[in-house]
Amino acid sequence: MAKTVLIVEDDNNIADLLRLYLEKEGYEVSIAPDGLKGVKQFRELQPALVLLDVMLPGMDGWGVCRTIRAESKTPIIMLTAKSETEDKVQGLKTGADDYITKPFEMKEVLARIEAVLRRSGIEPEKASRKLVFDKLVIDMDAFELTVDGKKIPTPPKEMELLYHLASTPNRVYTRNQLLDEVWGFDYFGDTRTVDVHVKRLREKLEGVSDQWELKTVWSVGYKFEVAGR
Amino acid sequence: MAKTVLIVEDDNNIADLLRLYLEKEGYEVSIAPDGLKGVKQFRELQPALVLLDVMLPGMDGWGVCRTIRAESKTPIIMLTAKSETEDKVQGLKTGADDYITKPFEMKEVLARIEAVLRRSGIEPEKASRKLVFDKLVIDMDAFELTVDGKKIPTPPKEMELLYHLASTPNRVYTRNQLLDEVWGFDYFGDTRTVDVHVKRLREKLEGVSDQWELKTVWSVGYKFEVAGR
DNA sequence: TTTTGGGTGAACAATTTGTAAAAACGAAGG
DNA sequence: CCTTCGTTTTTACAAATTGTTCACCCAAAA
Repeated sequence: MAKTVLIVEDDNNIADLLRLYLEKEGYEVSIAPDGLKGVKQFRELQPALVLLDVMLPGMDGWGVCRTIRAESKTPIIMLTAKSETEDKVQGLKTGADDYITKPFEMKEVLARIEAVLRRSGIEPEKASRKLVFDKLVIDMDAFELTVDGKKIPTPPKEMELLYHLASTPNRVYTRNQLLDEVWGFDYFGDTRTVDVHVKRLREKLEGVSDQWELKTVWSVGYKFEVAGR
Repeated sequence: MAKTVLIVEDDNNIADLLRLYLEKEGYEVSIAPDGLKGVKQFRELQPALVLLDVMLPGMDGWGVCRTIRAESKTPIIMLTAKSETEDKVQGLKTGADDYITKPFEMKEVLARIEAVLRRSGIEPEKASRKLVFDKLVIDMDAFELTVDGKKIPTPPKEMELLYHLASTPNRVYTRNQLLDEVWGFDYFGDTRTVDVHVKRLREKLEGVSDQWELKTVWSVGYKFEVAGR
């Protein structure tokens, strides 16, 4: 039984990105584009948690927060642009359980969601962040890559890239998709960056198994191809 | 005041294994190798709970169960080899509170013990806030850190941080998670605070054992890494 | 063969962490 | 209320690690 997360956010890019990640982690996700719709959806869905942008058309985040808080104890995490102490104070006064400053990393968002759910006594969705393929273990809880039984020291970006590709085997991602989803929506850089990371991953994974492969799809992007699935 | 668990079990291996685990959890443990001794010890000790093997020399498990039930409501968990419905029915008829099928995992046994105690209205022994690793004892009840047999005076924040990390070995925590979970979600401060505490802990734990280590995960956070788990 | 996209190594840039030292804080006692 | 002492937090800078770009060459499509 998946927990539902309600995202109240008017920026589509951010909302979609959040949805993508949360769904991958096993949450049910719903998006509301403004404050009023946020409150409405909140009442309908009774989500386990609300991710709430501060800057919103119509009713702003603080208003939504107060409204929700008036009728429920559902955990609320605010998304704010500034990291001003002022905001944090206001957030706590208005009843938010935590707040995250943009730009944020997915890692952080997931960690905070888990922490808040745990604090609220709700069991966090314990989607194990661990993928196992023949001779390959990608463990994002320990942040460890195990190849053929041996731990291979692997930098964070490579881990995240591999995890991302491998969590949807056989699906092709364009470089831009990967930059959005792994590097973050606010990243502006050369797409060749992806190539280099893929290359370094390939060095680590070379000739380990014939069950899977980091494959190039010419003129499209990359995929983690798994035999027989 | 530790709760006592009486184990009635003729197989020494199993009995000792159970004892080991239960003692680590803070229970007092007594072992009886056959049914008659089981009943005798039960009367003497008045344990909070009985773990009872079905296959026993002398009086079998059912007999012991009936005898105990005739004179007390003390919770009884049966250990049975088969998972036959027959056994289950018999068990419930004879008054057992739960039953566990061999081979069992310790985690499961502990969970059931707690569940049964809770159901019986008896407070389950609250998880002892004491962690033991090779040469390292983190005792949050006494608020003491013992390294290689020697007590090391350690300030509270360091104790809590270490305890938190060590209670989920190998799991990476981000600095923000640690601030949330150790310092409190309403803490206003710099993430580097964590670094400094980690550094001080490392000074205390330096070169003590190669079984564990306070490890940095670059760009992510810290973890308490334990070999071979 | 031409054109476009990808692989690769290495230089360079950026980020993150270790660390020492100073400042701030807080409880206990005067 | 002030002082003191141990603890915690902040700060600043050096060191380590990782991320990015670039140029050149090769491979794949057309």
